Amino acid sequence: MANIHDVARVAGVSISTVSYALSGKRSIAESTRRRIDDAVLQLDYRPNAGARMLKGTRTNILALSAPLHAGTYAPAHMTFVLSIVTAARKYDYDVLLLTQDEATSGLRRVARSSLVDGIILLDVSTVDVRTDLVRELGLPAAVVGIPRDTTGLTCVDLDFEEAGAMSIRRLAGQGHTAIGLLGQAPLVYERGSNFPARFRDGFLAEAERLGVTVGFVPSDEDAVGVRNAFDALSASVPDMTAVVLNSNESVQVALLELLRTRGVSVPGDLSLISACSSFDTTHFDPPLDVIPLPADLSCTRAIELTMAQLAGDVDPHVELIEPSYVELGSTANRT
Amino acid sequence: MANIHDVARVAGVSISTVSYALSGKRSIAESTRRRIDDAVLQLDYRPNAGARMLKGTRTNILALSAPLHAGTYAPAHMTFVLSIVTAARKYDYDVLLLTQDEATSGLRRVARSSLVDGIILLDVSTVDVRTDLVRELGLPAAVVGIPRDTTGLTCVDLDFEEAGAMSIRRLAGQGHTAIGLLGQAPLVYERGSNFPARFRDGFLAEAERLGVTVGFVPSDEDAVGVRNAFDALSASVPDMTAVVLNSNESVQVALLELLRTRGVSVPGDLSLISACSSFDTTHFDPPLDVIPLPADLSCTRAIELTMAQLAGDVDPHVELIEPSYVELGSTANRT
DNA sequence: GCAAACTATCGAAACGTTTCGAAATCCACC
DNA sequence: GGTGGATTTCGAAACGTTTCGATAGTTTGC
Repeated sequence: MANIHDVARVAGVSISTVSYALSGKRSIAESTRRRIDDAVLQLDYRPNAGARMLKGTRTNILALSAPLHAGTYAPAHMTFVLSIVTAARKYDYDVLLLTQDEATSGLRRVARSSLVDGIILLDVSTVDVRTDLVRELGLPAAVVGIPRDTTGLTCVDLDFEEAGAMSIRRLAGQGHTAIGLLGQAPLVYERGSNFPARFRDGFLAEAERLGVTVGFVPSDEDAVGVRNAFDALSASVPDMTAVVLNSNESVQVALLELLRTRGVSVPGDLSLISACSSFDTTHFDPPLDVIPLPADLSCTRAIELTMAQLAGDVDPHVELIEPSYVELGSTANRT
Repeated sequence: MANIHDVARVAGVSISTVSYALSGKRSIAESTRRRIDDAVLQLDYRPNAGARMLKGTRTNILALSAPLHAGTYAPAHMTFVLSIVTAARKYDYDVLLLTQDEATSGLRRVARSSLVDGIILLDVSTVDVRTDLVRELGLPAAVVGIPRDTTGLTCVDLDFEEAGAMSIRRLAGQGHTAIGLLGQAPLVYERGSNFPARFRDGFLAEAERLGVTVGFVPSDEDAVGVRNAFDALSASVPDMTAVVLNSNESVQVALLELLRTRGVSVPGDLSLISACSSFDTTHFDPPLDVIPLPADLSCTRAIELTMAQLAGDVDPHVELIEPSYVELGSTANRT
């Protein structure tokens, strides 16, 4: 494989000139630069990554810690991973994927061996060993999600509490006074995954503030689980006229199917909001109003913040992304 | 960060002794080794990855090209990615994730800069530019999936044709003579994703051989699509008594739901086989007989073959993994 | 008791960059 | 024509390993 010496020889200059021409850190005569560019092209030269990592202070690699817990919704998870990789590439960074057991131990390994310049943590739970590790390692890092203790951490996430409140405000504004919240699988809440809890808390707090009657029931993914959850919800909220769905795609599909068989019309009999969903609700029948979970925004911001830390001009802090509301006709004024 | 010089100083030996003690490539006195181990522990020393890559011939990093096409079933995809990472770690390899546009261009970039020792290609289609790139780059590589032209390539995959044949044999052996195949989304076949086609071909060929009447219909994922597909299948196969499902989880769930509403009992009225499924069918109602798609087997083997190529003792070839049949009571003898 | 054969350790080169400081070249100006 | 200041280029050190060849020190064989 061609190295910088080859390029220098072909271009008839010294290696330092080649290096400066490629990095642009010193001015190079136009004619020289052209000869170097030609040589690079001709030899299909690409700087050796190892040498670069060794000498330079940057490896241009980020570690992505992405464990896949039981109960994690794979498509959403995948979307986040993809968004991270895509965002990182914008800064010429590659992503080293650490999963499962390696999500923690691998973090220490790659950090201590100076393989990576920074760390991205996905799917953090309320209390997460990885956050301690990040603090200990002292590398630039961004956490997608908000753990309980955020000291010294840079965190980004959708403002789930605000999203919960937003869904209540929307429905209350339409005159609904009995609103249900169909949540994730019970397992998800037990595990300490924090965003469903944050959503629920925002939902309940705003309901209390506005004096709206609400109920909350977690739901399993299969059709039976959804039916049971919905019936439990109906029972706990008398005369329920609206339901907020903070659950994954299959639950929402199953619920729509259930309502259809029962002849419940949306939004005629029941108003529905799909909250914090990473999937497309426009092709549902009917399409559901949605407060999107913008994986790309969170991930782009996480990468930006990591890059800013690398440049040294940002202090640890928490950034919440403002939720938005997309109207698709699945809610109606209470008549 | 501590380097090998620090370890040498603390242990009171030269750096080459430290290196040999750690690599085990030359014998080291027991007492010296102990002192070195102590120093390593005390300093929490880990060899600098860049220096290692530069000097050694190995980077201990693999590139994983995992594009996510429209229509790709995310959970299955995720399972493969996870399996690759897990298998790679067994050989002390880390995985660099290349997705989307970078799945191809990034491959060249990381290979030419000697960032990776080898390449894993996921989700290859019948004709895939990435296979040409792999041939060009000449790095050790393994392809999960079987492209049309396999010359010079090392490929691993489930024997989908045999799986198709196996499903026919099972049902024919139970006396079924009119069997339907409910396939993936039409898009998947059009894109040239090859495993669904291979399954279908094996299915059709064996049916022909055994003189069984069959029909094939692709199916969209939503409830309506599944209903339409099933009805089309029923229409094209008169007196159909068995259906093979080579589709993703939501289609299978939707079909079971459909059959339930229609009062069709499984396997009483209709025998069902879930073919090449990466998900768990035991919690379905009823549980479905399954020919599993063993992501871990394919991926483990892909990694093994890449490692063998690194060691220089294997020639490019295709390996098909024998399918297995798991009986869970969703098929019955035709009465 | 001495050469031969090990064993344990060391020194130094090499891997391919980046970057600092200095040298060389050029131009303008007095 | 010499001085000063830019501009462009070069040489060499450094990054942290691995590994080759060499050197002590220790056995072994006769």
